[in-house]
Amino acid sequence: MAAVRTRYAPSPTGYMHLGNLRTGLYAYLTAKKDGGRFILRIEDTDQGRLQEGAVQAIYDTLGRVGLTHDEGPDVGGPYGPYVQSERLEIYHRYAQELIELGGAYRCFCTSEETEAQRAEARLHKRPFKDERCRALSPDEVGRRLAAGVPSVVRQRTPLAGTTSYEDVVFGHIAVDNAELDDSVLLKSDGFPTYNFANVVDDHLMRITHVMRGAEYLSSTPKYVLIYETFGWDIPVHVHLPVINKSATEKLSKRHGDASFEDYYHKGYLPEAILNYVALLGWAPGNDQEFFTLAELTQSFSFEGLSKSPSIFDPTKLRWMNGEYIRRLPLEEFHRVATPWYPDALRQSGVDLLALSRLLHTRTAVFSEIPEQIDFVAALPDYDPALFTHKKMKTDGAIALRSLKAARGALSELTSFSHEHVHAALEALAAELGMKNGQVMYPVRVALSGKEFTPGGASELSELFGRDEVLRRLGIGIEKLSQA
RNA sequence: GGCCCCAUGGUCUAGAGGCCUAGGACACCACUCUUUCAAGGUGGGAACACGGGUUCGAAUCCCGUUGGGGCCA
Repeated sequence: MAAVRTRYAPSPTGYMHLGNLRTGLYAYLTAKKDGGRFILRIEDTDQGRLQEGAVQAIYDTLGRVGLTHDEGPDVGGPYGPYVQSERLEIYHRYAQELIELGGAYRCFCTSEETEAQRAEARLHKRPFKDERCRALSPDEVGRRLAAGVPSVVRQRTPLAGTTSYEDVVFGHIAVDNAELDDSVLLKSDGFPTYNFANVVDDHLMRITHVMRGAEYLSSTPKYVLIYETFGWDIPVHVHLPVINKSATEKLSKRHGDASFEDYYHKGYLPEAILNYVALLGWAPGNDQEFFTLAELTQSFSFEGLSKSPSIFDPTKLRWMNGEYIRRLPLEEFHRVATPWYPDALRQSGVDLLALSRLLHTRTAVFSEIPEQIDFVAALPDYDPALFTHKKMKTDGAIALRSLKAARGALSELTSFSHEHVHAALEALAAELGMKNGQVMYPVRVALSGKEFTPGGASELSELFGRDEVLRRLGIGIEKLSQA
């Protein structure tokens, strides 16, 4: 059996959405688990939808998640070019051959004429087959071509019989040829459609396993027909179930809400995104849920692919990202977290590594860091009502007493390590006959001005150091005294 | 509308006729730990869409209904 070759063939029409990324991942895994080759092909035949920078985004994304291609526009390879707009001559040549083989015909209809025939076909509940142009003699075709009449090339689908293929995921797929309509293969501008280019390229590039979204399941018989007319081997087909946004909406590129780029820039780790996406529509058959790319390559198999469409769950992605973050060594977490610290903070002299330590288990997505630490650079103006907390058994009076005592005790402290601060405040609580929380909670609020903070009174004390702690306690005392 | 496909908790899924009193994960709810919040620990509620078959036995096989998705319009 020939070496496995798979391809990932995105259109540079915008951001890469996660369903697309998953298709690329599965294609990569299929090739790599058999020591095969993974090819990148750019499908830019829909010139109207091209977007600036989209090709670069594809390279960036593949690079970030580690899906390294063996052949492609940038690295070359024996079956190039790997960009469809550079293969126009090839499509023209094969279109001509397909016409001669009887698998296609030239159609000279104007869009109005085509629409009229379409409407007619719809009326009779028949698929669209252009009976007029199908019947044109070669001489007539030659005459019109010579006269410069614009034309397209259409697939000549058989009027009878059935066409079938075996899909790895969905099994035997069969369709009556009479149900097929004659779709355009080559447009009048000389560009091929997906319907044609995918067949020609997959064959010429020696692709052994065609992997793509299940939306192509029902048009694949038409592609099979083209392979058959040319007498080409039909590759193994693997159609992947669609990923939806909800029960009623599909993932759209438009909102960008499910693009790799968006999640990446929001502070999701590429490995986490890839891991999450790998498990949407595929299961390893055991309870493992954390996989490196190498582990996926080991475990992946077609048997684990599911047939039903799945719904993308941002909450679970978030959880998985948090897990990946927690598994990062502190130094690595710090390196990734630092860019999310505001400039003011970076210049404030606060020990950022200590801050990272507090944030490490409390971060699920990096973009949430600024909000969590907004009190560090500058104490916000806060409502003294914050000092009242039922579960901590504090109110304004208790807080005032605690704060005053804490200011006294801490001002005498020589070390502000959180262990020392913690011990001192604990001792203070005992001395005052109070519960730990009745001292700790007000101190923490005075230091932060917030209801929730990463770290408690002693951790924040260590972070701020003596002068700032005493200053903030003073502000708290002042607020409470006025109340 | 026609054709194709799919169907286990809210979500992702395990399950390939007896191992199922249907397993895991996210989410949710309790409790716990505790200087707030997280994280961690313990526990809980929650599913085989429905109806017919086949079989000694069905989540698993067949048919239909319903629901969902896709393609072509």
